[in-house]
Amino acid sequence: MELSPTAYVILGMVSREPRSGYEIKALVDGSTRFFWAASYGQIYPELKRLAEAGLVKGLDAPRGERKRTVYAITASGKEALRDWLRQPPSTYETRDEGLLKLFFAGVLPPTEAAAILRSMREHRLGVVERLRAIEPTALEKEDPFPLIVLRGGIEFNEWYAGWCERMEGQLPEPTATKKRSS
Amino acid sequence: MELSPTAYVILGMVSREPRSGYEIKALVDGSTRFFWAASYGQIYPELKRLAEAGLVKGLDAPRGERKRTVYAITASGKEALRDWLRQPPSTYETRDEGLLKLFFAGVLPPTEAAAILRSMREHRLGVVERLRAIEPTALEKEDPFPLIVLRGGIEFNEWYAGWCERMEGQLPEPTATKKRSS
DNA sequence: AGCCTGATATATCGGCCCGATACATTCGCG
DNA sequence: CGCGAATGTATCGGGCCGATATATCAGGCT
Repeated sequence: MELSPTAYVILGMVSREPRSGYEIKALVDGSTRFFWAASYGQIYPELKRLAEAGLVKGLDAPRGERKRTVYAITASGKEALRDWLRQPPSTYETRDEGLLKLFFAGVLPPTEAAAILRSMREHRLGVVERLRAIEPTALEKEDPFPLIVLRGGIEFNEWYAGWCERMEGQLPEPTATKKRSS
Repeated sequence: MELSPTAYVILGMVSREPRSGYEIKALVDGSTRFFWAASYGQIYPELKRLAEAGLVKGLDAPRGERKRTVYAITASGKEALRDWLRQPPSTYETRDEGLLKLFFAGVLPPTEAAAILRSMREHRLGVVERLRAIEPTALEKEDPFPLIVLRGGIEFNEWYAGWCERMEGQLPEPTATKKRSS
């Protein structure tokens, strides 16, 4: 049976303790979101599929009057997760609108490319802040891997911000005196 | 009118000279693919939409007996492209299955995490090679921005490969008893 | 000449996935 | 006590990928 990486995100998130779909979404938003996001529109149907396939098991766990189902990983679910972890990763994609705009910046007057780089840099610094805010939480756990990944994210975004700064500094000079409306 | 970033990729690709859908796809695959991909399933319908909106104009340009349509940007198309370039970028997403596996590597025996990092490093080194192969082409053009972006991609992938190497070297030792962090 | 492969060119389809939204309940706080 | 925020489940439109289908054309090989 072929599962999407998002299915394995879910499997991983319930691998330590049972979780509701809502909790899974919150966990993803607070951790893997930066390199693998997931929406409710995927999570709930995927949980049902995983339950049908016997990789997780749904358990009624109401809080008060509100219905609530938590999903626990099964033995074959754990096996599927480990098998997947042992395969070499294959999906790597990025959608970076900033780089896209920079790529086409030649159609703008020369000075305006700098604004794109500044936006990109600001964005990266913002991400660094958000990641740093998460760090204390990751430090508490005994599993070291989320922390390694998180710190990698911080380093990457700092590197990226630095690159933007450097590129802004060595942008091609606007050639000679060319007056333009301001 | 609201256009997707992919629509602007197309607009950008035809902004210097008219191109067929096939050519646009080839251009994207040889340049923006690494930070903004596009498939035929998007390009052809999007070209029709852009033509209806008057941002590009379709021109018959058969080669021999085979039908062929090239699309040229219009004045309002160029305006739309410039307007978009002046807005701050908003879409930034990444899907990195390697980081995802590393994130969950705690469910594997300790030594196996190194294999994930090695796969990731190999992948990045492969991308570096592919980008370097493109570099000569980008050097020929007079537009400096594609080259800036390309070199940024090379630097990034080298940085990433180095990070994988460093992390592999400081992976938690498999030996001894479990320790509590604090 | 005929054949095969690969490039050119357009189009479609299943399925993944996002963002937004809807709705109901329950908790925390002033 | 009341109200907004958080919890919990679910759905829908649309973007987008990857694979595939069809057809023509150019080149090299036999």
